[in-house]
Amino acid sequence: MVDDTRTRLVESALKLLREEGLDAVTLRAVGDLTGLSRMAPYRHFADKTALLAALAVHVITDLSAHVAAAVLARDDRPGRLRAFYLSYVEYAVAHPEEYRLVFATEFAAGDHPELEAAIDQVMTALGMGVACGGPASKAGATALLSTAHGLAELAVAGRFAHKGLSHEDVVDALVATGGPAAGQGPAAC
Amino acid sequence: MVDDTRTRLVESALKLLREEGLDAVTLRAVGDLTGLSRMAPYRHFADKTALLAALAVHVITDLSAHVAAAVLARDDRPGRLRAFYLSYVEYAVAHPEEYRLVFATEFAAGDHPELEAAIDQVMTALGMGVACGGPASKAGATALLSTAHGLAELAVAGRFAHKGLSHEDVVDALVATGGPAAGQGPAAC
DNA sequence: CGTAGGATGCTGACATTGTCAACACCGACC
DNA sequence: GGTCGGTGTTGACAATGTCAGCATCCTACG
Repeated sequence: MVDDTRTRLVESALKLLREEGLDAVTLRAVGDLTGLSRMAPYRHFADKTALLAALAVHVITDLSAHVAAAVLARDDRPGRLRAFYLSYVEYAVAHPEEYRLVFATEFAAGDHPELEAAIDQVMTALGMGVACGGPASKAGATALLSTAHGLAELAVAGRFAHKGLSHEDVVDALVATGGPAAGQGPAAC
Repeated sequence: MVDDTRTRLVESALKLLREEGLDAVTLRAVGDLTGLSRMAPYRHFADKTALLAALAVHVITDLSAHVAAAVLARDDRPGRLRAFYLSYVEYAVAHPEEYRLVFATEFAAGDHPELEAAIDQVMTALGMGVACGGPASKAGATALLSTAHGLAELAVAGRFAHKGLSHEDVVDALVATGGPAAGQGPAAC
């Protein structure tokens, strides 16, 4: 209620992103779908990328919840590792446009602290969850998310299917050889 | 000499990409820099993304040579693995705009077979090189490049530095736990 | 009560960019 | 010599992000 219009704008943008892709998220389209004009978003966001950043926060929170649920459903460490990679990639493939937005080039710099914070939180939370609460190092958790991100991007780009591989094939190849953070923490948890 | 103008167009685009970033690679700018008009590229490429795809092939070939040189300089498997990740990430960080272009969203679909082929070749060649000529599976090589790509993207986006980590920190965390394809092939090569 | 001011929203205008059409040149070949 | 395909050019257009300027309305303060 504090900022109703802002929420409605983000929801319109999310709907456009899901149903028509990132290219369809124009300020005019967002305004139309919200029943406002093209310049309305400027009263709530500095510019278009600020709106997209808010959208990205929404998406990564959803992604995080999806992955966390899959990971916590397992209580053995190898199972968690595999569940982590698989659920992460599956989310990205199921919502390709949304996933791409989160790591879009617009957000590379130090702007958009909210998105930075959201990504950081996901990295550490998921990293620790996969390590079964063990002492996952910051570098280890980062390596874990880097790997998942690489898998997700190539999967979304269709480079696995293009070579006759499924996501599971690649994830299994990764997990079979240990993978990041595999050797850390207690054996059971 | 067969297609001089085409080569000059790609070189102009590459120069713009390197010196002013991807956003500066407009058809008008490419035409100007080549001493031609804005529509000249259309006589040699179907559209703008076709020009960018040719550019991407150029970049990934260069990246591949850089990484291959670093990997082949080592003759122990762990050293090769580390050299692979580090040289890959370093190239991406040194040439961020070029690296991003290669995996840009425009090329996700099955279009641009030349780029697809170039990427496939890099994936298999580097995967086998790291595995010391051993029987690296297709899935294993793909997992290897996925991981490197994830590291490179997050490094380019500044997400390592943002957490006070260097590329080496994350790569070491990855290599220490084995990493993809670490357990394959003979011990020495 | 009345008015000043900020928040919110709108239309007009503009520069940039990719692209389609239509036209010009030029060398090769019958 | 005339035709034609390859190459290159200018004109025009639609889409888009964004800047200015104006309208509206709610709130707070005199």
